Amino acid sequence: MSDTQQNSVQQDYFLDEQVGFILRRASQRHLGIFASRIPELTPTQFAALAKLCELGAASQNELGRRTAMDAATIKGVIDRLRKRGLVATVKDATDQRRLFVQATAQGEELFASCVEPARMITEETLAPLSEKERLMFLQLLTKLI
Amino acid sequence: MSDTQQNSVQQDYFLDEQVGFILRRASQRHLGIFASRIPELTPTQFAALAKLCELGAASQNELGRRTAMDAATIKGVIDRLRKRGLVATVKDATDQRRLFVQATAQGEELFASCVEPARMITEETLAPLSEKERLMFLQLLTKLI
DNA sequence: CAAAATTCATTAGTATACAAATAGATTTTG
DNA sequence: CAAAATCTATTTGTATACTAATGAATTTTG
Repeated sequence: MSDTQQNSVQQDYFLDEQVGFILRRASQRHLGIFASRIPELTPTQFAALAKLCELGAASQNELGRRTAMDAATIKGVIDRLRKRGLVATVKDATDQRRLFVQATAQGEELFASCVEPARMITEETLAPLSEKERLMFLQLLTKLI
Repeated sequence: MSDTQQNSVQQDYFLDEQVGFILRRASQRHLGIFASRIPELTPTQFAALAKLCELGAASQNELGRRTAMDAATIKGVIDRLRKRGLVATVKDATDQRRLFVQATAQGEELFASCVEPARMITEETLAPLSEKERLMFLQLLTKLI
């Protein structure tokens, strides 16, 4: 018998080899890069603002769907962006349930100033990969959505 | 001029094409799969328990380092696992700063019963990829840690 | 058209995450 | 050895994330 025998409960399962764990660590690294390049906004706040600048405007829930945040999460994000004057909200006149959200001039300005840093975040995140590998990685990662 | 011209503030930046955003969505999908297969534990709780069963035991902070959680995060995770009797803690006799953490029999039992579901979580997460693609993906993702 | 179903936003509760500050214990170093 | 530096765990505060429940508004349907 080998003396490197496993604990019976352990069943040859190693955390460090699991996709979920590696995915979490890769995310952590990316979030660290994000925070160092764009300290004024969290990744989710930036996502909401970016999508608003892309769409022009949207209801709160729709913005959430477009940025992969549920109703509870997007609410908090919009609340904090509004508190800082980066977005404005109004009750939709035609549908009283909807809260219409729009980026303010200040919000658009901040987003514009973040685009270049954001490109560098992507660059730095993918820096360990060659050009070929980046394409392959993004292609495969996209399949896992 | 084309009539598909961008909003000037938008600068050809599309959220949906960014690694960070795709990474976040892939993580969300994985977390959903995890929750459906192992509802008794969160991914982080499972990670801590799995690593404890792998290592045998560790100080709280070291366990945190091995599972990519900072001191504040691992504290909360261990508190909740202890409250459920899945781990036990004692002050380290030789180093009074350290809190020694160990899986209980109940914790080991739960971990053992989760290993097969955990393998299926990995399988389901990677299901959209072929065998070749899985290897390539894991190889590339690992470079991004 | 009226009932049923859906949608929207909010709230409460739990669980990561991370920064920053703190206090006590241990190591390192001059 | 004593001061400085480091390490360990804790606490506080902020920000995602998700579930579940709620109420109000709108749409669908029989």
